[in-house]
Amino acid sequence: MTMKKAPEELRFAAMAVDAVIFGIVDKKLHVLVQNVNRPPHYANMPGFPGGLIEKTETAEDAVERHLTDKVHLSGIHLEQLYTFSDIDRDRRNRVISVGYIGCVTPEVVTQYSFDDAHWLPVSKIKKFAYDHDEMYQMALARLRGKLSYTTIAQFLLSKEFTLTQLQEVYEVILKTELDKRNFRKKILALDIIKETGRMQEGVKNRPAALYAFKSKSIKELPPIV
Amino acid sequence: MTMKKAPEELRFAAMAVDAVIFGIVDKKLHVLVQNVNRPPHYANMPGFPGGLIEKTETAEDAVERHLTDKVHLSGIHLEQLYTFSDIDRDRRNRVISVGYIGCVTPEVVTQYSFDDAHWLPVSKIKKFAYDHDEMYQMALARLRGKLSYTTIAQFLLSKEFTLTQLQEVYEVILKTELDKRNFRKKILALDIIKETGRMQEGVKNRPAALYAFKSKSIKELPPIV
DNA sequence: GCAAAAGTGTTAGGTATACACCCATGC
DNA sequence: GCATGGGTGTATACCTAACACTTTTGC
Repeated sequence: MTMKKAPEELRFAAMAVDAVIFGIVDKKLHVLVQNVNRPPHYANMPGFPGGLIEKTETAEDAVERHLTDKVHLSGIHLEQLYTFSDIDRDRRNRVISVGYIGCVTPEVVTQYSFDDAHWLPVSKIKKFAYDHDEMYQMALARLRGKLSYTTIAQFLLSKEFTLTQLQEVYEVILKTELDKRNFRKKILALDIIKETGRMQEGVKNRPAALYAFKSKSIKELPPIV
Repeated sequence: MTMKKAPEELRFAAMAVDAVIFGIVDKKLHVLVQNVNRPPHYANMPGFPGGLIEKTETAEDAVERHLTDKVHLSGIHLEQLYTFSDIDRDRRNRVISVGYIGCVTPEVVTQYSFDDAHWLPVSKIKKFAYDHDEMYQMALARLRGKLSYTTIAQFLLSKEFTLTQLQEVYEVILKTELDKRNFRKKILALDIIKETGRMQEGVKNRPAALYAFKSKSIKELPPIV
């Protein structure tokens, strides 16, 4: 590879990051959006949080920094999605953006309140700013894929959860109904979750047993669904 | 998202692409490498072909251009792998690189001859320049994953191939032995390949029937292996 | 005729699916 | 006592995995 020292004229593009953050509440999938108001091209449309990468940080650093600064989210599960480099993806400037997927627990969605950012149920999605429509489609496809062969579901649930809640994560994202008995058999056979010994409280029906994932980190699995 | 017009100081990084190109010949997986000689950090080590992204092109455009110009490969299957943004990944400059995976047919590997580029059997890999060790590991993991649930194998075979050759693609990359009868049953049941009616020629044993993929484009499948 | 790879079915075990009722709790 | 969701087992169909011999060709 004959790489020259990058001359000034080649450092033309701004590098950015954007994050598609998913959360489930009330059996509905939501994404975190901010209002974008950059007329004439992008006037009052939702867009995903993000921002430029700085000289002293990696893309991962940048996405964490922007999420903390702009929408007050930190410590969430993030993974790289895809890099978007179409010339006109931001019609104002040439910006190449590294897209990320994030997942948060239901409490984060419920308790969240910050400025111009809000949780949009995916059923109400219309048109995003920039190329964020494409980014959303890729993020959702990736989330669906990963759900089936990894433990990514753990980041969409509280630390302790019922088996029904776990099942609902799959049903909501994959848009299918699953058989309760078969789902439990399969999940328990995988040996990835454990009973905590505690029970649900404050429900007006029979309280469910609470479970937790054995590992805090994402694992690969044989296909679940 | 409050994105400012990117000031000069934010356009610090050079954007590059690199490609990990795989090919199988003689039941061995190979990757295409070029010699990198950039002392003191990278002295006579193999590295993957690539180069900078220019103002007027996307990352996809750039990787195609560099492969054509530098190693005389064009029209091959390429897909985006991951974006590498570690501050010191190129110890000479800050360069963020979009990594790609590529696949070529056995003829390309066999007939190939160009300057300082050559096909390295993966069993002989030692140390790559830059962060290309990490890039290689991710590329191989991705190739293994995709092999099982897509038709990516088609890009590692000639247009017409025998069922044994197809099986060998799986065996070489997944490092497993597969049962011939079961493999054939499974592949044929997927309805992704068709008999061409032609037979192998010039072999000193019983000639095998030649098959071709029904579609030229990559498809998703239920898991094969 | 012999070396080399092609081609071809069956069986057994395991996995996935379909399915319905009783239980514990709050009100 | 009733409404709500929690929790549990079995039978069947399907799929997967294991396994060996005959065929065709070149030399």
